[in-house]
Amino acid sequence: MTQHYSIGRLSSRITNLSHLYLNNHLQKYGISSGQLPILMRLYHQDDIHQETISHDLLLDKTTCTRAIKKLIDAGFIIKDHDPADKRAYKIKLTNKAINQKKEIRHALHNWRTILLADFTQEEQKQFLQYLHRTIDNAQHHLYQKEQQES
Amino acid sequence: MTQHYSIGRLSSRITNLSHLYLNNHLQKYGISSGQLPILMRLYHQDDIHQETISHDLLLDKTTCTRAIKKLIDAGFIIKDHDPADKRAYKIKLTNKAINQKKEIRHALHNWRTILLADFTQEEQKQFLQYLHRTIDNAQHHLYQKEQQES
DNA sequence: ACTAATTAGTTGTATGTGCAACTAAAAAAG
DNA sequence: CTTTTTTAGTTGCACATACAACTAATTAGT
Repeated sequence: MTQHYSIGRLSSRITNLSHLYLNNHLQKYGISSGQLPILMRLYHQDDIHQETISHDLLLDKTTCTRAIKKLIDAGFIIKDHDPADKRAYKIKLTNKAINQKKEIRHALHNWRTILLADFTQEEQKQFLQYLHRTIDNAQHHLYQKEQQES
Repeated sequence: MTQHYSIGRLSSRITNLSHLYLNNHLQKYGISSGQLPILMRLYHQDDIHQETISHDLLLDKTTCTRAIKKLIDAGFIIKDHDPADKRAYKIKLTNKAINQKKEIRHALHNWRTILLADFTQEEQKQFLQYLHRTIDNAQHHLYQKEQQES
């Protein structure tokens, strides 16, 4: 191994490994890693627009459209037209999703524990901060705008 | 923004932003971000097997097969059967690739500078180390083997 | 009020990626 | 030396993701 990895390579590796782990542990629920961020967002608060999800997760709206379709097929969410804005949909969790909230959050938490196994509390905090800073730097350069509230 | 991002989410965001930047800056060469790691590996040393590339970069061999095909189409590399092992191919850089080595490396270096813009030398070192540790933890858990030499 | 511009969401197309199953060649087992 | 197993690489399929172009609805401009 040549050891000279770029940040992008390393991130991409973490992303792939995370997908591997999560796909493994989520397949019993009929969902996979791509749907997880959306589901977590909805666990935080549901009855929101797709656009809100896509904005909050910094995901392209087409990515959201497709992930939401899968969550509907898997029986985790429903979407209804917003009567106040006929263009938009409101996304809501089903009972099935709510019942499995704890388990699914647990899978994610376990993964975090694995990734940060040998990190001290201080290191964890610092690492998260570095990741956020990197993203801010990247976004600032690419967009020179839309600094979202933390 | 809910602020409770997982490591996976953050990495995935960095990965995507990196792809955006690199695709932008590489398109004039006829390649894109997926081919870059392979090209960088070959810049380090070429005339190697595909299997070596895939091993070193921790990429699936099918991913390599396809990226290599694109690099061939773009005129950056050639592949010849290894006379010593008729199953395998040796991958070599073309003159075109060698001529653009400096510029392409420069694009990658610029991206790193953007990502780490406000990091001190010490923070950079630490961040890189954290990323490596995270990957090691993940791999150790998922494979419980193949610890590659650093 | 009516046209123009914006917004929410979808579909088509493309890239990066991995797994399963495959082919062909080499190495190991007997 | 056959037979079995391993290895290098490809092809088919699937998923996550983004951009361009589109439709339909809402908002802004005049």
